[in-house]
Amino acid sequence: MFEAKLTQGSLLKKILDAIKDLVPSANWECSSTGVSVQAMDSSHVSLVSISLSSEGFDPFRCDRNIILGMETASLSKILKCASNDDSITVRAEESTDTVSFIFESPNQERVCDYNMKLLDIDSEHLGIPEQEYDAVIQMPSSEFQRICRDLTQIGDSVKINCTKEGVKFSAHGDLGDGNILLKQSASVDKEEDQVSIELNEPVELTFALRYLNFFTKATPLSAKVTMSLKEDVPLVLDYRIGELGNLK
Amino acid sequence: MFEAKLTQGSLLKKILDAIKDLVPSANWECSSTGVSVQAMDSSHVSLVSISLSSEGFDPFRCDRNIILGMETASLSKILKCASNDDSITVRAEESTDTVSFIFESPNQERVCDYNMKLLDIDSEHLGIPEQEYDAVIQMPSSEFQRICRDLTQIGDSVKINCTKEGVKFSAHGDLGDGNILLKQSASVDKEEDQVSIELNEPVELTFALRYLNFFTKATPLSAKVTMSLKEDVPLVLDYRIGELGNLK
DNA sequence: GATGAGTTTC
DNA sequence: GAAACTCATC
Repeated sequence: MFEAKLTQGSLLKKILDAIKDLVPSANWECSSTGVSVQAMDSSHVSLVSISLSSEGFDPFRCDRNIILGMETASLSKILKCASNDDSITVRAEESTDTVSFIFESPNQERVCDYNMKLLDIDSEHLGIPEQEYDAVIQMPSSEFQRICRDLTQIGDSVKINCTKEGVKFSAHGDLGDGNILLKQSASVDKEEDQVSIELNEPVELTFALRYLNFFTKATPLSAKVTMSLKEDVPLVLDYRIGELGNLK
Repeated sequence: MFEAKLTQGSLLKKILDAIKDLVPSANWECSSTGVSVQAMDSSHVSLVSISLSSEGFDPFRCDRNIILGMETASLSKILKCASNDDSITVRAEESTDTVSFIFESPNQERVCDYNMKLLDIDSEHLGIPEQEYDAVIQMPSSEFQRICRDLTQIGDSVKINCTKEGVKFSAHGDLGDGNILLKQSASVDKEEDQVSIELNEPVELTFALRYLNFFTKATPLSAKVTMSLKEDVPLVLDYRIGELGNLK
């Protein structure tokens, strides 16, 4: 028996909004420590990795490790049926082919339950390796979203150049070119508005804005995003989901 | 070398929002006194005239008269990349084929620069002649926008009839007709809410609402609009852009 | 609270 | 391409 209740159900809704355009289906691996997902997009260009700690749920019960293979579009459709202030309980029996979602309004007056068929997905079980990066940049997630959206007006890809002075985002295309320089902030009133850079090595890397714009769909999950860069290694964007976990 | 910094960059963004549906491309003529644009819409029905005084910029430097021919759609795209509270600096070297736009956030933490290719546009260099009008009406720009939008529901053109009592806007069409009478206001609390009429001669003229609705895209630039009318002469709408200049 | 622009969905 | 929804602004 697996059962996990998330008081703030809107978080799960936002997680699905963040990944539904990228990941067609995914295995949700449930263990006593929590829930995690690793899935590639359909073009195998990017990897989505979600980890949610058991401590973010109450109650959380996982008698035995269980893998819930789900169609992302279907899950997203079902979660659209939850109100933002509903709690969401996910429940699955041992060796079942369905999973249940229970949405409860704060005053308990409305209880919805949806049952979805599970899939058998063979996954390669990739993960994002823990490693040293040349540059780790923290910035407001809305700022990063804005940069990607703006540079999409100019070109298809963005060159990210990080030095200790700041990060420069550059694009070029038919109408000309655009460069956005973000300086490391000295001291800002709001911590979440801060731009901070940990630099081992200056880096200059180029990425497709198409994918970055997919990734920034996670912006509502967190006011901040952490971007890790390293030569010949995929870029990592890390959105912290409160105390619950994170989405990379 | 031409360089002009506009602290309130949102003004330039609004100017482009106002003209981008009307003017496909335009020459921006820069001289020591400021920047001006005269351009006809693609159907040669209307003329857009912008004049921005050098005194509205700080700094403003124009060593030699220079003409910057720009695609309006491209310029608009680039200006969409500026935040409303950014300052905008326009810079062009002598005999160059590109122009640079620098957007700086108020705290200087983000600096964007965009470079756009210039065009060689042969323009007829028309202007709006200075002349006496039969009627000069000042009214809230939002009110005029609303009138044009509402009457578009009724018909394709509006008859504007101005006497010393007031202005009457009339349209008719399949579903019936509509008339909006605006009386000259005696005294209003807010000066910008005032309707005032300077009348030499009562006039009655008809205009295509399609174009008036293009013109009212300039509404965000100014709370007031001045409409000048004269028999056999094009209508003029004048939107004052603060101390910077105006758009007609 | 209302309006408009942008984004997304059908 | 039209309509609905969301977000931001007034």
